[in-house]
Amino acid sequence: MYPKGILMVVTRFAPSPTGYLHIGGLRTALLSYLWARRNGGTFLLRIEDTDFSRNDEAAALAIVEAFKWVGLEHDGVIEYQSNRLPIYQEYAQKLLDAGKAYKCYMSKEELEALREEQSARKERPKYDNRYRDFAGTPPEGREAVIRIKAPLEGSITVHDGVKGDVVFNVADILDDFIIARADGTPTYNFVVAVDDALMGVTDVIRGDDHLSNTPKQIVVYEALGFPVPKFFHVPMIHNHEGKKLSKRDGATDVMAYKTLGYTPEALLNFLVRLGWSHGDQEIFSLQEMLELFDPSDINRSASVYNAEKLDWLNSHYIKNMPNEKLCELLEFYGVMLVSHDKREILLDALKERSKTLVEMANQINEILVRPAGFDEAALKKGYKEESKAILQTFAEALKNGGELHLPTDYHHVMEAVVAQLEIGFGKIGQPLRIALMGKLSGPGLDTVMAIIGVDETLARIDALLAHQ
RNA sequence: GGCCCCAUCAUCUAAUGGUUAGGAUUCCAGAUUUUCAUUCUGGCCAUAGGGGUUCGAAUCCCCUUGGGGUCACCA
Repeated sequence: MYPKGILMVVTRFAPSPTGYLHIGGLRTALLSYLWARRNGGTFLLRIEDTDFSRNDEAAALAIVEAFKWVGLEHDGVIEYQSNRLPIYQEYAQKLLDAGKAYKCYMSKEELEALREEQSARKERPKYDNRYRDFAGTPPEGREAVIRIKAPLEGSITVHDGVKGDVVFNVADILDDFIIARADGTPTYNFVVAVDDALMGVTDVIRGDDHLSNTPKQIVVYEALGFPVPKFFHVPMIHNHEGKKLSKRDGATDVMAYKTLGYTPEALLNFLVRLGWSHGDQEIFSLQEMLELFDPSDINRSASVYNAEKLDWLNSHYIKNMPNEKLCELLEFYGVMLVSHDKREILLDALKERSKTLVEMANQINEILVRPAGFDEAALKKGYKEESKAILQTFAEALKNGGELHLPTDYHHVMEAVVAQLEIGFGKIGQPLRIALMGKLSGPGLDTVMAIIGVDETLARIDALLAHQ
């Protein structure tokens, strides 16, 4: 952590508008958020939409919606690069005036031809600087692009908080790259550097797929006389094939996790533990992350997305969630329990056995809704000829059992019947379970009965007795 | 292909140059449970390979191999 009051930390999340927030994006956003908040700093959100052909208004809304769901909050207004064109033009002009950038009249076709030539000679495709010191008359009817004068020799070192110092040989990677297209719109590496500088970003935390862009951005910073921020290039999240996570790997849209029944706490906990750890600790509340996270502790290697661990975390958070909160969340999955008088018993019983909220909602419905049929295999295994009489005896005992409320009340009735008939618990348990649930698995029978009550229990027993 | 990054159980990860290489998830087994799940206990499983440096290397250096990223008038 930086000493308080000495250094203001400003981080940012700068996605391009793809229509939804990607899980990998959420991770870098989370890390940026944590680092800013931990230092009492600022976390900005900027939409990188300089490519107008792909401009998508809804995209920013989708990102904000996802932020809201997981509980991340950005500071200030959302900046859209498409609204900042005059700023980029101004800075491009400054470079032009200072002789640090120049207009290039080479056509796309010429560029293409040059590249092919170079490739044929097994050389690195690279602009040949033909207009770098051009003083003649520009060719007729050609729109110029603006190129920045990149260093011709030497090296550029990225001081990265995760990877260490990464040295790039200028001759290997750079040329006078384009900062403004023929139509006047600026390009990515230029606007990123300009915006980060203008917005006062001090710590850039982003995916390491950007590491190789960084020297170019440093060229821009230096040409403009801006201070270079700290960089933290965090490793990618891979799928099981070891490749960058993509749509066909399943849920990459953050909001899909909500639909699937994951809690924001589990998702954030899962993401923060990918590439970062604090001793043996697995469970981190947002508060703990805020107290412990430091980007310089991030691992250097990529990590694989591990769905089982997410499930485990999710079940952990469901188990430990207050019923009231659970009740609220369950509404999204179509389960309304606010006025249910056995709500506490129901939720206590089910939160121990659900990996996701969707699973939990389904299990709740399995209890609340009378089974539409009986599982054939279950009938064969657990519903014998003798079972009918046992169920009838149990039904009678229930009717004469007086006031029954708690699971223990029902349990006593079961015990009494078992003792009276001198049978094992299983003899009554299996058929009763089939009657109540339609199958052989589920929560404790006493609990189920306590939730649905005597009348419904009797009705379900009758339904089974009437079956076939 | 050029450049860059990376390399501890299947997976996420821990280990001031000195530990029987630890924890977690998954998986397997046992216990608990009328069932299933939970829970508890136990178990299987790793320093990619080869050279150095050092009394001593998972840790530092080099090479090999493997994987990933990136090379646009996309971001």
